[in-house]
Amino acid sequence: MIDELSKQYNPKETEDKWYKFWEENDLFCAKPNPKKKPFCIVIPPPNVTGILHMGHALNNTIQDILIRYHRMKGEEALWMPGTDHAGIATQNVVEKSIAKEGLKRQDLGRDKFIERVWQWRQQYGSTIIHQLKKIGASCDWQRTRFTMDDEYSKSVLEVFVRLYEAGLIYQGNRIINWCPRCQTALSDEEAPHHDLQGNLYYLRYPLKEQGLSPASTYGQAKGTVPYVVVATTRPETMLGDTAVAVNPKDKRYKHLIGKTIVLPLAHREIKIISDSAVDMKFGTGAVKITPAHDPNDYATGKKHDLEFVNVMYPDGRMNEFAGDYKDMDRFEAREVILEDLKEKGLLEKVEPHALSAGHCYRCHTIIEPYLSKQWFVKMAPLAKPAIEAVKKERIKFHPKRWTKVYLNWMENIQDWCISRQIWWGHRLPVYYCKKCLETKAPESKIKDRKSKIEQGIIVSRIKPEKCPWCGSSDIYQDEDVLDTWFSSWLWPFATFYWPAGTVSTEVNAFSSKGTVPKEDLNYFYPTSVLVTAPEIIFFWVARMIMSGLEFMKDIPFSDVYIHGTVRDIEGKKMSKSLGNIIDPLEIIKEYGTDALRFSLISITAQGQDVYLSKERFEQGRNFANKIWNASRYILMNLEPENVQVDLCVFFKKEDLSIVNRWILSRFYSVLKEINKDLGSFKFNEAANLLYGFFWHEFCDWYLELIKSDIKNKQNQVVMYKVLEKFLRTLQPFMPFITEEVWQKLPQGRQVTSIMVEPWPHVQEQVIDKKTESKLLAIFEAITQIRNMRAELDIPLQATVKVKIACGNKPKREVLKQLCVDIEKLAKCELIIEEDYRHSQGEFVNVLKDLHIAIVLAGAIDVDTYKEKLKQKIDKANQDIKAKANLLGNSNFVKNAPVEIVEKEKEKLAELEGLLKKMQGIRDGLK
RNA sequence: GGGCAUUUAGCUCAGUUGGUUAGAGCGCUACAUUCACAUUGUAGAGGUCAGAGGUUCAAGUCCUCUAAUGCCCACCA
Repeated sequence: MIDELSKQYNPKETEDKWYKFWEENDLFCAKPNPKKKPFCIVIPPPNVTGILHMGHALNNTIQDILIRYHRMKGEEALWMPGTDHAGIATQNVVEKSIAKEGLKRQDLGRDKFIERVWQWRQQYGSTIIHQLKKIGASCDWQRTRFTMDDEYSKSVLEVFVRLYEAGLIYQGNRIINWCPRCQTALSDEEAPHHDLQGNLYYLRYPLKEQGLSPASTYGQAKGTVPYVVVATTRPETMLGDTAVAVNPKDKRYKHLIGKTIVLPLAHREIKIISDSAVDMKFGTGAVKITPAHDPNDYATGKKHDLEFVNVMYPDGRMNEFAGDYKDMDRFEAREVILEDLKEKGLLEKVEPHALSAGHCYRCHTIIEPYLSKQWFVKMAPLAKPAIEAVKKERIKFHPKRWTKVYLNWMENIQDWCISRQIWWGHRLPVYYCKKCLETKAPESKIKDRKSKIEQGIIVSRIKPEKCPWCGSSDIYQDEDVLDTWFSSWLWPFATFYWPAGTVSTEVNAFSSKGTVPKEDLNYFYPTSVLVTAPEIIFFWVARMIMSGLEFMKDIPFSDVYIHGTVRDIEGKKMSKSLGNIIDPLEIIKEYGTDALRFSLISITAQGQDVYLSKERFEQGRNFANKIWNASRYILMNLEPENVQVDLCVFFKKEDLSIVNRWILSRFYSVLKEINKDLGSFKFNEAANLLYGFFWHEFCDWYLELIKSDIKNKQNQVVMYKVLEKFLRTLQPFMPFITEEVWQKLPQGRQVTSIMVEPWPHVQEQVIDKKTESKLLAIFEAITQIRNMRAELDIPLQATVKVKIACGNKPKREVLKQLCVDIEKLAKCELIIEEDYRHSQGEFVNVLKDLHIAIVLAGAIDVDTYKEKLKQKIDKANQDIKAKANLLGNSNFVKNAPVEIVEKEKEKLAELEGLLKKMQGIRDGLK
């Protein structure tokens, strides 16, 4: 059976097989177990429209490593999976798909359109889930949640109602970020600013009053019609101007305050007002005020009780208040308005001006600050405890620097616009009474939210039959839906069906087998670690902390691990539009899932961005192949009866050969480090330790050393034990190959899967640093001999006679013990002596306290040899000089710790010995 | 305007609290193919740790400044 193993590891044959096996045996399932410590991660729910990219691959590999590690450590490890309905993104996708049939969503109507979205979700919505399975994610899939599930939606509505009743949700007419393409409001986070190269246009606004002295600084010829020059980057908004503001301290304009301007093109009269917020140094010091199209101007407008003139339709075209420019797109209108102003001599000048503007995070259209009626969450009260939780380190960010980013944002938090003018999402649980709205006086609101009634507005978990105010049954629901993030921020507890204590199985066919959800929530909340990318700290992480503290009265997780962004080899973010995507599924096809996972992890330093090229994945593939072949070799030579031998019982420590003592000590030393690294989120360091240990120590040295005596019982036991434990330690990183090999081991007992085996325990008593350093010295000697052979051009096949002289008795004993191994590895015949006496025809090198001499059959080239020796002697002299200087420095001797001084003294002595030996060799040469 | 990160071998990056001779992968050079593995092995070359100053017995590591690159935040008309 063993000989059938192919020479190369073939991931295709193993991955699907084992994944299916794990799932069929419910190995990913977790349920409350009072005897075990819970460990829970909630997945950052990918968009239901999502397609797996490298960012997902990295994010989910990290989570899987954590989950698999903690599962093996004996904790009840739950990885809660699910997807996000991704309101705007999904709606856009479905709109595109119906556009192929020549349809707009309005043609279908709301209900039909929503039906189409559900159909789409049915058909394509699990793509990302299948892809997560391909990368080996060990999520408890039976629990898979979706933010639009009925039960989840109940949580969302519950939260809305509670916040409204607490006075933390309000409706307001404010300037918000409006995407004219998606035709919806966006939160500030959804409208990131990007730099633009635009212009600053200087417009002349004529004064109504004649005979005033002009603001002469601005190129105005005396005696002409006086005007004020304003500077703007968005001239099309001038049609909505309702004032011009100047700073009260500005001498240039003092006399004009209160005067009237005739707004060009719009032919309206507006006032010049004074406001200390105006920056005298910017532009002309006079600023046009457009309260309906700019957040600053809005504030000014409120303050001065100005008119609000909205000049645009929701789609970004100019509306009826734009007069002649009606129906023009906002950017087209800009050009035409500039032309018209120029014609009238009212465009003074144009200056290039760098600015930044918000862009829709879904379609990248430049957003329009737009006055409209929206729903908001008052954030400051929610932020307060969330700030405390992080300041008091109940929640820790890794790497730490993100704490500052989080706190900075939280301390300056703005109210959150949560209503969206789209169809796909949770519809606001807000109902209006037609009659009340028609009859109510503008200020007739009841302020006491506890009564849950406000005339005309009913916020309710279920649709009310009658208006509680007037009894009318003419009630309709708000058309808007909630921001997608208004459901995601509940993820750590809404996935456990908060606040419901039970779940109706008909609602969710995937509800977890035989567990009562309320227990789940109690058991798994707060969750343990949240793993995510920096770009959603504000969108999601911060908000989850707020909602957790508000509704669960507890933090949602104790650690937040922020990993880097995946970039291409040139440092650009990987994105479809740039065409620089490396598709993880392609990598899996070509190199295997374990290779993908291992390579990704090993090159991702904590919190640093990841620069990827396809070749990077060869490392992982090669490692998998190395593991495969080493395992194959061990399996070919292993006698099954040795597998069950217990190391501690059959071999006392002093019975173990030095080589076996060494490899066991090395394994546990490495394991100790790995535990430390995994505990502090240093996944790359753990991965690289495993790589280095297995390849260079276990394969290159250990297996080579025991090769000639591989049937020895002790060697058999040790080599098997180390392999078996190594596989377990590697399992979280490379779950497939470790399972495949582990299942082939002749374990002589009933086994299920490596993934539910215990994590190896560090055997402190086996760690033996002295043995480790002894072996290291032997390896150096072997390398030295090989090096000398190469210098002498001695073919690898030829056996040479080598003399090693060592004055140190214990070391000489080790050399004698390992004589046979050294002879084999260095291909030599070894003579071990106490003192070195030079004979003619010997090529000698000094390595610490060793003389290593190759006895040559023929003559050696004395001159070349001398030259080499001279170089080494010079180097030694230099080093000695440096050390002597250091030790001669009384400050060093006085101030440095004793150990360091002692060490330096030893080194000096060592160097001096080395020099003496080399000089001896030189002097022995003719 | 504010903040963060990065700068170490030809390339991509590690380097914990300051303390031997600064590491890895890839690439490069030479040699090796009846050997578990050429997706391999052996040996080797390659570094003024961005620059300047400072603290210290001692700096890649701490402090200050400078430069370059990238990212984030901000109500820059």
